[in-house]
Amino acid sequence: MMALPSGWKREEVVRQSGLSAGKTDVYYYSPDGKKIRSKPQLARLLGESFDLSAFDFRTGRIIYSAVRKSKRQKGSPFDFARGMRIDSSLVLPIRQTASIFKQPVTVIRNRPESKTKTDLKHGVQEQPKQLFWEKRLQGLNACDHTEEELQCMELPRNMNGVGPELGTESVLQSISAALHLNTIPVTGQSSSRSAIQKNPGVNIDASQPHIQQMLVSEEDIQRQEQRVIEARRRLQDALREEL
Amino acid sequence: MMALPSGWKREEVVRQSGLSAGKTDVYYYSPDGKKIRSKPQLARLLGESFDLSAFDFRTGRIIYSAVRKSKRQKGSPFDFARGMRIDSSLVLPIRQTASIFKQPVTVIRNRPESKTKTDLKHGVQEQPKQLFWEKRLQGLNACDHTEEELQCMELPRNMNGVGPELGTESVLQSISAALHLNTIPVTGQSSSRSAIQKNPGVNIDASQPHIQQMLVSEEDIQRQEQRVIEARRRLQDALREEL
DNA sequence: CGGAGTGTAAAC
DNA sequence: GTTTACACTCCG
Repeated sequence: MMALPSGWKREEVVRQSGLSAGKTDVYYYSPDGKKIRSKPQLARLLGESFDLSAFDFRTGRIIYSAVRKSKRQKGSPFDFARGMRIDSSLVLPIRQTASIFKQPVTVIRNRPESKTKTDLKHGVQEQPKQLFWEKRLQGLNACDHTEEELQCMELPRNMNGVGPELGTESVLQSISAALHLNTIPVTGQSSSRSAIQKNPGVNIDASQPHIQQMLVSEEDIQRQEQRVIEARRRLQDALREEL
Repeated sequence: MMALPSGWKREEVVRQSGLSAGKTDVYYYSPDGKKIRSKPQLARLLGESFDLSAFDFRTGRIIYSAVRKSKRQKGSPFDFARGMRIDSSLVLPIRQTASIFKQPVTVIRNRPESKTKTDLKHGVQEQPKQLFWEKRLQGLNACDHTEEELQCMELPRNMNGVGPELGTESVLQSISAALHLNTIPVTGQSSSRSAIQKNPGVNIDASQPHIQQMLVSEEDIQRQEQRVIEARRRLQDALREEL
């Protein structure tokens, strides 16, 4: 199952000699390969909007007893944008806390004889994420450098969003997130629209975007192929002009 | 003036940040540069034979009210030998209490704007030491691994010990201690033998070994030079045999 | 990996 | 409440 933030790794290195022989150092690797050696360094990279106070750097886990015991969180819920500006990697604003590190992570060992430990107590868990996190983005639009807002694209008519008060915008966001993050095929929700409406917590498949499964016809495929061929031709022409 | 234990330093460091900002930590540095961070650590380093119960680690002073209020001291007065085995640095068994830290000590400050404080009340003091500490060693001989006791060496006839009931053995010990520890020339006692006999506390120069000043003739020097030349020749021969 | 600086449980 | 003692962090 896909983990968030995608591509983060955790490493444990055992010290081999010296006064501190046997102690371990813990490192993280961000999706762009940057090595993180300490919690302050991680906080610097992520920016102010991530509250790491409950995040235990050494174990990679959340200390639930410490969650929210700290004072009011700095910054508005939408401050994630700042975090994203600071961090060059693409992190979806699904949670604003260190729970982004909650999932099991890869353990690299430098002692070849030792086996990689699996967290048996918890097993391989699904990525915890809010069911309708897309709603947090409602009313926000991307804009270009002239500050002109980009318009939302239109969806095909046979693509139907499922969920409470979910506009085209939110549906698009859930689709792009799924396409970006999923390692399994993106198929949409298999439960019926009415079942989801009744009890989203039970019936929604969090790994899939908020659209119903839709039929893709042979005709749809051919039409798309035609578009790709057309796009390639225009690219070819553009490159020829260049010379 | 020589201080004992020679080369110990005391440092006060003010915590600059964190929850404990403003608190101070006290560190000691042993003559061989080891950093001591707590009283138990100091006790471990010195060994059992040093009674630190009256020594206040934080201030570096003796709490006189606490002196000897503790139970019977563990170990015999001659247990210093164990202490010396534990500590790699050479500490003379001149006093068996923490008063070895009684002298003013260097204060290093990590805040550059603050001046180094000198203990004006007491000024720079002479090392307090017992006048005839060597008597504590009477009757003890070094021995080799076969447990055969090493014989005491003979002193030149013109070298005279001064002090009550001081044998060749004790005189030798006071000389070797002076040669080992003094930063000033080792010259022997300048007071007359009779004056010292009458009032040792007033007339003995504690920084000098318990011998009268003696005349070293030109002949003495030449004889010694001859011995050195002879010793070198024998070393040379021995190394040649080796090849 | 070392070590200065800080956190923090246990002892007062 | 404060202090002690030492484990741990974090950065060189």
